[in-house]
Amino acid sequence: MKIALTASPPRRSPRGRGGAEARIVRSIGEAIADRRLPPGTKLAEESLAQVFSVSRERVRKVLLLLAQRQVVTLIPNRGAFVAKPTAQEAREVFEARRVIERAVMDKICALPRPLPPAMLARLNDHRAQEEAAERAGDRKALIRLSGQFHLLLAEFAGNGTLATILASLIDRSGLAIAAFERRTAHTCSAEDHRRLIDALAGTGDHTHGAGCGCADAVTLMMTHLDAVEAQLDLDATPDTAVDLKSIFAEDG
Amino acid sequence: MKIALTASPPRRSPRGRGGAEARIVRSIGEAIADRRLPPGTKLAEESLAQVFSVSRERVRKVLLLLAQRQVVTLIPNRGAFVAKPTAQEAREVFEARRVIERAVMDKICALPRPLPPAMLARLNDHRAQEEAAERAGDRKALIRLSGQFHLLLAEFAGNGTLATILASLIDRSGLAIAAFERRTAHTCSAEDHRRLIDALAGTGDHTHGAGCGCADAVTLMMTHLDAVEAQLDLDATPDTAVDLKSIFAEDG
DNA sequence: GGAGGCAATTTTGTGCACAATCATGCCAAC
DNA sequence: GTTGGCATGATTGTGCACAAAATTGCCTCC
Repeated sequence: MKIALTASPPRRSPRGRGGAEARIVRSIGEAIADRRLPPGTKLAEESLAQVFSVSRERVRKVLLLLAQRQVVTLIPNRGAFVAKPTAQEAREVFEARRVIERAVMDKICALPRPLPPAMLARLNDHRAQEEAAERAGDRKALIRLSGQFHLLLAEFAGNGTLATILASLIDRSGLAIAAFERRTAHTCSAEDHRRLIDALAGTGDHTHGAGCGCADAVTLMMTHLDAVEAQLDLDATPDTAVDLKSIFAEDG
Repeated sequence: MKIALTASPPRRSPRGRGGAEARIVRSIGEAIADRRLPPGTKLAEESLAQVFSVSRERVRKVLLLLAQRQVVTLIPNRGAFVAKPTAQEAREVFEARRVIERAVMDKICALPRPLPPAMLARLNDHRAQEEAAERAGDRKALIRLSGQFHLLLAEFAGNGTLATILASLIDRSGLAIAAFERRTAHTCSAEDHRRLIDALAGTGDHTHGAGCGCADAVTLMMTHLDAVEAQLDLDATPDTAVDLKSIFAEDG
C-alpha cells in the first residue's frame, strides 16, 4: 500500500552522537573568542586530532564548518588558520552589527510592556554575572558574557534567523577586536551593558512615569557598538604563536 | 636567520582546482533556486557522485557546505534533503531581508550623486536582461535575475559582509517561495525592479529637479519585499519527487 | 657570509573499504 | 485483513592507507 510517492519530510536531528563534533567546534570557537588562539594561528589537523582524541577526518570536518563561519581560513595544501580580518572587513562586520542590532532593539521596543518576568529575570541574572566577572577581573569570562548579552537580546527579539546571523557576526567582531585592539587597557563596556539593561527594564533614571526608555535603548546600543569599534586601531597587524597542547589542556 | 617565530599570515586561496567543488555547489544551488529541486527532495550521495562524475566524499563535502547555508538539511543516517523552511522560518527570512536591504538602500542613497556611470550601466543592463527574460517567458532566468538584482544593489552598497549575508537570505527566501507560493500565477515583480532602478537612476517620473528618488527607493524596496512575502501562502505543505539524473542532464 | 637549490620530513588531500544504520519487502500470527 | 516482527538490500558514517604538496634543514656555489 504505497501512499506516499513524494519525498519524505525531514524530521529533526535527534542530536545522536554528533555532539562530539559540536563539542570540538565550541571548544575551538571559545578558544578563539577569548584570545587563546590569536588570529593567524595555524591549526594543524594532526595536533588537534591528538588534543581532542578524535580522528583527523573529524577535525577536518570541524575546520570546514568553522571556515564557513569565517572564523578560520582554509588555504589549499597549507592548512587551517585562525582568521585574521582586514581593517576593511572589521569595519564591515561592525556596520553589519549596527544594522542588525538596531533592528533587534526596535523589535524589543515593540514588545508589549511590561516585559515578561522571565525576560527581566534573565537580564538581571546576566547583569549579575557580568558584574561578578568584572569584580573578579576575569577578562575571558567578560568577553564571553559580552557576546552572550547581545545574543540574548537577539533571542528576545524573536527572530532566530537574525539571531544566528548576529552570532556569526559577534564571533567575527571578537576576531576583529583580537586583531586590532589597542595595547592600552580598554573598559570592556560592562557599564554600557548595565545602562542598556536599565533602559530596557525601566529601572534606570526614569524613576517615575511609564517611560520604558525604548528610544534610549536603541541609541545606547548604537553608541555602545560605536564605542567598541572606536577602541580598535585599524592599522596594526599583530600576530603571535601559541602552543596548541597547553591551550587545550582542560578540554580534550 | 629566523626572523619570524610568529604564525605565517595566510595568503589568499589561488583557487587551484577547488573549482570542481564550487562548480557542484553552484550547480546544485541553482537547481534548488529555480525549483528543479523542490524542498524536501532527497539528495542521495551516490547518485550525485555519478551525476557529477566525482567521488562520493566530494559530494559529501559539498552537502556539508550547503547544509551550513541552510539550503539543505542533513539528517544523521538518513541523508541530505533540500531544506523545507517552516512558515515561521519563512517569515523570519523575509524580515531579515527587510532589515538588511533597508540598510543597503540607505547606503546607496548616501552615495554621492550622480551615481558612477559604471553603476548605472550595470543597472540598465540588468533591466534589459530582466525585460528580455520577461518577454521570453523564461521563468527560471527571471528567478535567477531577481536574486542577482538584489545582490547587485548590496554590492553597490559597498559592504561585502552584508552582501554575503544577503546572498544566503536570498537563497533561503527562494526556498521559502518554492515551498509556499500560491498555485495562482504571480507577477514575478519584474515591474517592481524596474521602478526601483528608475528611482535610483533618477530616470523615473521625477523628470526635473535634482530629486534622485532616494527615499522613494527605500520605500519601494520595502513594498517590494512585502509584496513578495504576501504572495506566499504560509499554510501549505507541498512536496514532490524528482529524478536527479534528468535534472542534472546538462551539467555533469 | 649569503643566496640558491636539493633532499628529507611533515602536513594535507583523496579514494577505498568496511562498519553501522536505516528503509523495504516478506512472512507469520492474530 | 491487518499488524507485528524479521531478514535483506541499500545508504550513510568512519577510519585507514596512499598520493600530492609544502615546509624545513642542509649542502653547495658564488
